[in-house]
Amino acid sequence: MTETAAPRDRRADRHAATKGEIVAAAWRLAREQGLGAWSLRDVAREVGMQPPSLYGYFGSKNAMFDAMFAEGYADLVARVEEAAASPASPVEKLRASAPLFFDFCVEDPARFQLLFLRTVPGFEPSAESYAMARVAVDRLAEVLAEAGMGEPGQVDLWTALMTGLASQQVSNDPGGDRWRRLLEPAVEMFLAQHLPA
Amino acid sequence: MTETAAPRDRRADRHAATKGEIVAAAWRLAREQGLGAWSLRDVAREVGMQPPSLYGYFGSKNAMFDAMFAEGYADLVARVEEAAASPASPVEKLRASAPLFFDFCVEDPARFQLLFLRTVPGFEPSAESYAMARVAVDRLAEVLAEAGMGEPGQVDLWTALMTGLASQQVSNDPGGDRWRRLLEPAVEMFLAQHLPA
DNA sequence: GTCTATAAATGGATAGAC
DNA sequence: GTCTATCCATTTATAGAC
Repeated sequence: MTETAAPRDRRADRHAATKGEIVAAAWRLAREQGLGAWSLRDVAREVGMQPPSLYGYFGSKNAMFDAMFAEGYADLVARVEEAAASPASPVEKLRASAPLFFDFCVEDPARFQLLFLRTVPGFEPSAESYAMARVAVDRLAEVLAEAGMGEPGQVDLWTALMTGLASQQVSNDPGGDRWRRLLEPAVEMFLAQHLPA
Repeated sequence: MTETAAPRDRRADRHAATKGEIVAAAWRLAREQGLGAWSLRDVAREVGMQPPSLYGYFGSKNAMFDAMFAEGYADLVARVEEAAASPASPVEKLRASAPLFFDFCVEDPARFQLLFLRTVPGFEPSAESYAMARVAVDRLAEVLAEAGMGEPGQVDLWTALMTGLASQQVSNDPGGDRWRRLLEPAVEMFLAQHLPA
């Protein structure tokens, strides 16, 4: 060890920053045009590059999807942590997580589609990105477990209920609150059935 | 009225039959390759035509999607009728409709995607096809209403619960039964909360 | 009704110069 | 690291002959 501080590689930093710019542009386009509707050309124009230059950062379009997938789940983890960090009782934390999760889904339908529906024809998340998805699910499972509902079936039913409500909201009443209104009753229905005495 | 019998137009019959063949081929390809992955070329090859010949039957690719959409909901209506026709109590009919609906979703993920998720970039169902979708939802609402759970919020929560379970099954455990197993408990949870005394 | 021919555009991706 | 040039495949769709 001849160096005590981490050797900051400005070139690598800049490379990473540009990757971030590209992913952000792809997200923007996905939100505007639909998850499956954006092209590399669009992204290149958005970041002021020629399309081939993107290949200096991502080896393929699916590699971009993969980065978006990982970023999306990282954001979700942050959102779940938010609910878990509040100084409330475990059950209240769970109650608080519901609207957080629901809004996360509804506020960005393209992201919802990429993270929760398997709808992009050739895309499979890489092992690393999938691990990030696992982290999110595991973190959510912990929140449920701390409230006494950590059975695998309970976690699965909870996610089905949350994503089902969000999916209906996005597909059938975009911008409205027809299913948003049902969120609290749905949570109470779940708790009435599963909350330990 | 100079004619008593309906004038069977053999040419029109054949035209309609060919349209059906084309739609069937499109469904087959959607199931095999994904809803958004098939092309008019593929369909043409499948039915033994050259791609431009398809335009004698459908004015655009979205017109094919539209026909698929309508056919899918027609099939769903038939499935719901199946449950409604059984000589059981209203609640038992509702219980029976759950696995019917769930299996309908899971047995053909491409169809599920087209009918329930809004995932095909440029496609909006026509008024006629959308009317068919309404018929299906209304019919389901009737089944719920006869069991005493006809409040709009109850219908919406029911569909969210059913599609949520199906969506999770399709996306995260294709071919398995991880969410299928939760169907009955989910129905009982719903009934425990909403069944009138 | 189906074909050939072809349009007109777009897609993702590569090679090689600078 | 970015560009130009280009490939090659693919897309949906139209025109017009047979």
